[in-house]
Amino acid sequence: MMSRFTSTYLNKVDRKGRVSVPAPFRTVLDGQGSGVFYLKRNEVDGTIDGLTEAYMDDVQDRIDALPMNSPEREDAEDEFFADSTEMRCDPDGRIILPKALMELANIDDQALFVGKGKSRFQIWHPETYHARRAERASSGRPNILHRANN
Amino acid sequence: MMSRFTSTYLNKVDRKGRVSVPAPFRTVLDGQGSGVFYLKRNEVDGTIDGLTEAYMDDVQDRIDALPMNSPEREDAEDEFFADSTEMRCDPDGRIILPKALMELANIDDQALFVGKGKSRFQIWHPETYHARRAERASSGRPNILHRANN
DNA sequence: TAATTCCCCATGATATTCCATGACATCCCG
DNA sequence: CGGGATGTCATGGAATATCATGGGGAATTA
Repeated sequence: MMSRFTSTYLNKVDRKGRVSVPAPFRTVLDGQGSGVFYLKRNEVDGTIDGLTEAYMDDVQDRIDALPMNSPEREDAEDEFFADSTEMRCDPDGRIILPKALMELANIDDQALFVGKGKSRFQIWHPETYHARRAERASSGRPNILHRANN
Repeated sequence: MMSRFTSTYLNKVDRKGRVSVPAPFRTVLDGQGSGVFYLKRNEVDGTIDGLTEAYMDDVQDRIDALPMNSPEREDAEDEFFADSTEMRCDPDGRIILPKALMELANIDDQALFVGKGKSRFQIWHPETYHARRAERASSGRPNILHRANN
């Protein structure tokens, strides 16, 4: 069925703080797991990362391989667990965005859901996202994925 | 079996935005996967790229190899995931073209499907396509694939 | 109690499915 | 070789389902 987070969807955040998770995203989440997913602080871009359960399982495995009490492990745990929230949609497909994440991403009454492939999506303040893309577009960075075959 | 997207097909876009995907293209899509495919913004040519699931799987693998949160990765994800839409034909072999893509390609009531080989096709505004080809034909560029044997 | 979260229902808009038609190609049998 | 039957395909419309959104109210928590 639906296998990737693609496209973008602009949804309203209502007075109670509820947002609909785009139906195609819900399909992906339901398809690869129990429908549980994680919202994580993205400090680099000032936005919210949505991660699938499968992705977090993989992160967990890699953290488990690090020595207990090592600074590397503490850092990873704080980033992926302390700074994340486990989420699941309500019966109408909505979630309530945690306040701390809304502040980080500067979200008020609109939320832009952005597909990021197999295991990730993001939730942006719409204008922040478009500004960020415009910046990157003008940077003149070559597209490293273009290649000869296919 | 049919293994490549070839030839061109001019189909109608009805009032609801529906277009028939040419039957031979559907055969290719069904043959190499679940029938899912992707429509992607082609900013370079002002048209729509259709990509097979296999092609996107390959793109995904190469993106997964890039460091998370790097500008290169963000660029690639935005281009291939945020600016693409996962599609599948309805029971009659039709899709509805996303509005943003119709605007990009300047498509209104006609869509020209253009075969591009094993893993790609395009959807053009018919006149834009023919104009583009005429331009290139008059540029006098030699065809680098022509050779003596075979 | 006050505030918050969760669940249920309602609604308009949009998308999806289902069915009908006509054009065209293919097939089959006389 | 011809011509009718059959099937596929693109297209159109109507019926049906889904989705995002809003509000009421019960349950939960502080």
